[in-house]
Amino acid sequence: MSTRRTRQLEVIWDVLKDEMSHPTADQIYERVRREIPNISLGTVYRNLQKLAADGKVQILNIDRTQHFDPISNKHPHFICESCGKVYDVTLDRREEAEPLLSPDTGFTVTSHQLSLYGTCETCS
Amino acid sequence: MSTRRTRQLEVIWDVLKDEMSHPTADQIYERVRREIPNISLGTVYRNLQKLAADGKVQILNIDRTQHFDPISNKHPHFICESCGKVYDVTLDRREEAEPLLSPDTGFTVTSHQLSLYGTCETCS
DNA sequence: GTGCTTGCAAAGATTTTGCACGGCC
DNA sequence: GGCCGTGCAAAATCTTTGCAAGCAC
Repeated sequence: MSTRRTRQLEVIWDVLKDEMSHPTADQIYERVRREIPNISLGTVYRNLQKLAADGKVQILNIDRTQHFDPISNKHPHFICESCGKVYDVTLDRREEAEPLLSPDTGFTVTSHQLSLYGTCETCS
Repeated sequence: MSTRRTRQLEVIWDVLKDEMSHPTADQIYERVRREIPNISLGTVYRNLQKLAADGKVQILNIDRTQHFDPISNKHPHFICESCGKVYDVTLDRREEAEPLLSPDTGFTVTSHQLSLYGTCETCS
């Protein structure tokens, strides 16, 4: 079950690793096709799953669609309810610091995701 | 465009308003069918959209599937990555208080959603 | 060579929509 | 009566999967 180093996986990661725009699988597919014209969408999905399993990619579920972020971008997102765009945000101080569960819950928290909803500047 | 008071809408709201289990559209559909056997799934979806537009229902996008919560339950959720169950959680102190955006961002935040991921007690 | 990976296409799962009919106001 | 809401079924979207061939190790 070792992960092989394939051109497809490499190009997908290259496209994604400096990406700030929270692309969908389809958008990634279009980008990767410029390098590998006959890659299939299924392959893109399978490699994105691997990257996520490896902890390199974070999957945002926004409005019934998956968006993919390199994991370094581990911050909250602002989703405009009018135009649907996704923005990166930084919060005041350490509000975003690991939210602490009450110690007696029995849950093991490995990650969290905070999403803000509202209207962006251009849509106001 | 006024919202009419129909039996379908009422039953759906009745099913949902005290619900703590974050049901999916399909689960709501099954429940409502006990009252209105020939209701259609499309109608359930349309009424859930109305309730959401009215601010009565919050939609959680979890793992590519919508889950519906009465809006009173406005708290974080814990999603077990092993069994997929969704739990309500309460955080220590005010961590969950409205996250404050830096004042200069131009975003108008109307709501937010915090999700914690990890392993629940039974799956540990 | 072995077995993971790919491309292709079909299947899946979930959600949305068109249409004619029916019921609320 | 006018118009919104409904049931039904088909369509749409997004994602996953089976399979035979191909490539990495």
